[in-house]
Amino acid sequence: MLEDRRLAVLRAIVEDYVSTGEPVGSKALVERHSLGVSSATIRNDMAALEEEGYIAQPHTSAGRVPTDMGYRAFVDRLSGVKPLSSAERRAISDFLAGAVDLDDVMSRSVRLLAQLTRQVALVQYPSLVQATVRHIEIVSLSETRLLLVLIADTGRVEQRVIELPAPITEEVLGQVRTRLLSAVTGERCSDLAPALDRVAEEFAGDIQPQLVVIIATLLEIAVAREEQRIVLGGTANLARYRDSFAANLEPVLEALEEQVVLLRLLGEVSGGDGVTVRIGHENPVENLYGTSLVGSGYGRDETIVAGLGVVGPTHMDYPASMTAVRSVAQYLSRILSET
Amino acid sequence: MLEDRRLAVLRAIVEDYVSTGEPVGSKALVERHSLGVSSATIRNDMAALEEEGYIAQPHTSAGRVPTDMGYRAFVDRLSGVKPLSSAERRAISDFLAGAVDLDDVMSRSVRLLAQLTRQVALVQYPSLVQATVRHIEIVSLSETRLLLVLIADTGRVEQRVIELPAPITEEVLGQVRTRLLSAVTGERCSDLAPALDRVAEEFAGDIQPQLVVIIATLLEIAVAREEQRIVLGGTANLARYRDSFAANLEPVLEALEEQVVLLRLLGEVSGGDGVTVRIGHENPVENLYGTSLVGSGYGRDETIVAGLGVVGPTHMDYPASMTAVRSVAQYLSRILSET
DNA sequence: GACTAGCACTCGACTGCCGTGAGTGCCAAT
DNA sequence: ATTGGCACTCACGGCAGTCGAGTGCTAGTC
Repeated sequence: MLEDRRLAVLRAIVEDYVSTGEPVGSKALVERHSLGVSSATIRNDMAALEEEGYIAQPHTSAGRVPTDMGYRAFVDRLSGVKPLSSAERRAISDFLAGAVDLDDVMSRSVRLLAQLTRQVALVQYPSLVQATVRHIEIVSLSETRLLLVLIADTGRVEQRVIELPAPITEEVLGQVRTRLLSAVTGERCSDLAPALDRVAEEFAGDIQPQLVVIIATLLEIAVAREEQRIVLGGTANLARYRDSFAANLEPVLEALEEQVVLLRLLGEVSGGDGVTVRIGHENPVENLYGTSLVGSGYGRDETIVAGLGVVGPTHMDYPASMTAVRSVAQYLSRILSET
Repeated sequence: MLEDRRLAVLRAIVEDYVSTGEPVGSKALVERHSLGVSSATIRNDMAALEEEGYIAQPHTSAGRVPTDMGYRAFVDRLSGVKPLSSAERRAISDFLAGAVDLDDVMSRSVRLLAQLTRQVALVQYPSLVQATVRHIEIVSLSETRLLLVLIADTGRVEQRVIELPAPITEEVLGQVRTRLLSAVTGERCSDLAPALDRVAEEFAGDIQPQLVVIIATLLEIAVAREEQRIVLGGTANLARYRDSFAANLEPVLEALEEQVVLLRLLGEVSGGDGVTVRIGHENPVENLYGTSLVGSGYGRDETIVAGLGVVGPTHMDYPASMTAVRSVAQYLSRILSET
């Protein structure tokens, strides 16, 4: 009973603070929400909530503001799932439908997510781990320069130019190409090493050095480079806020420019299947202590291959962001699985 | 004589304003620069400069601030070229030296430029117009899906998945592939149309529809998609400014997210060979009226193939940005030509 | 025991007022 | 043409006073 109301109060505080951006007081609270009790009672509840660490006052005689812990409780126990409007549903499928290739799907998704949530959106390229090799291509650019191209069944294309330690003739290259192709096609990207090693053994000592480079590079672009790319969009949404959040965007923008940081952010998120929320100090990076991440994995045929999400101020609209993220993740999974 | 001093005054005003960020008055001016005359004289000059539109006062009894026109005069007639420090030179070549492929060169360049100028950096991918086709690859993904890959001699790789109107057998596809390859290899990307048309005519009516799609797509990725990608970096530098500029970054960030806008920005810049400066309202986009662009074309073997540059507030350090942009453009050209 | 009404208290935000000083424009003198 | 000097403007910072939203506490009510 009592507990129930306190949680309701917390919820009301979060909602009001998110929408107005200003500390919320007991009186305003009873006016805007029909809580059925007087402001004095609310004050008692608020004092208790503050005691427990869910809310805080910026200064005496000001309203209360949720703490990271308050938001955490809000998302964990309180936020009902906001259903998508049909307009939004249509927007999503329309938006993603016209994509012509993987790059297009990614950039469309990011735009869509940024637009739906009005936050910064992140979308990670599907990992090659679960993917299989559809084709590899070796093109000689000059006597000692090769272009290696690896095409996965996700539609993803990885390429790399390499410098050989010694020249290789077109003829030998042709043999190598054929042999590699048959060894590798259909294999999982993550399991290329044994197959490639076998090919290496087959060929004689003469071209061994060149072959080593080729194989090492193939492994690298198949495994090491996996899931390295993350597309970013909607940065301008950070500047929408007129409060103290927008006052120093520098650390946030800095963090968002570092692919490494983004990978760490999404890496931990793409494991589970539900929507993950990381609030304020729960983030792994100091620059992002003032922001929250709402993320989700997405996949292809029931396997999670990468992550996506949005980043915004801790006082963001969690329910809305969560539904948007989940929906886009679902649509994206569907599209990938159809390919 | 008189003219000379006025210009010197203008230069001093721009320099001081850029470094302090605050309106500069006559007295501070004579103190910081050895102009050899009294502040009263400077005041007269300043009145004249204001009359002519080079400077303005934010309000009565405040110092002067350069107008867009003032900056324009500054860059056109006043700014001496700042030589690079040897440390900077080394940073540039070190930074660009380790690149493994085109993507890497691009992303390194953007980081470098952002770091050198402490502004937002833009680097456009080399255009395919002047490039020639090194190789094309057609991979069948399913009965009616093909992956087309086009590899240019710049090392750039373009790809696209297409849906065929009707199935095509591996055998026929093999013929088509061979024929297309020989028709196209070595040709200029911009001149593919006639060669491709000839191939289209050779093949009989049966597979005509499929071929049309293939050829159309090839043309598209060779020509229409040319120079469409622009990499962006150093956005966090926009938030460094603590003045009114940082107060509303939203329009700027918005503009920088639109590839179309960036293309328009760099498009006009990459024509000439020197460094181009576009100040405030000279920009083609309203959102960027508060910013300036310092850009330059860069090329490969004397031909301009794309542009790069930096975007920052109008009160930026033009000489420094200009030298940095020019140097990076030169180094980049050299690297491209070596490939 | 839970809720409420009321009261005293706190303290940031806003206002009006002044003194200060940086900066200007103009004029007479060199 | 340049300069010294002077009167004027006006943003800015500090200070006092008021206002009001918000709080905590206590005594009273159901």
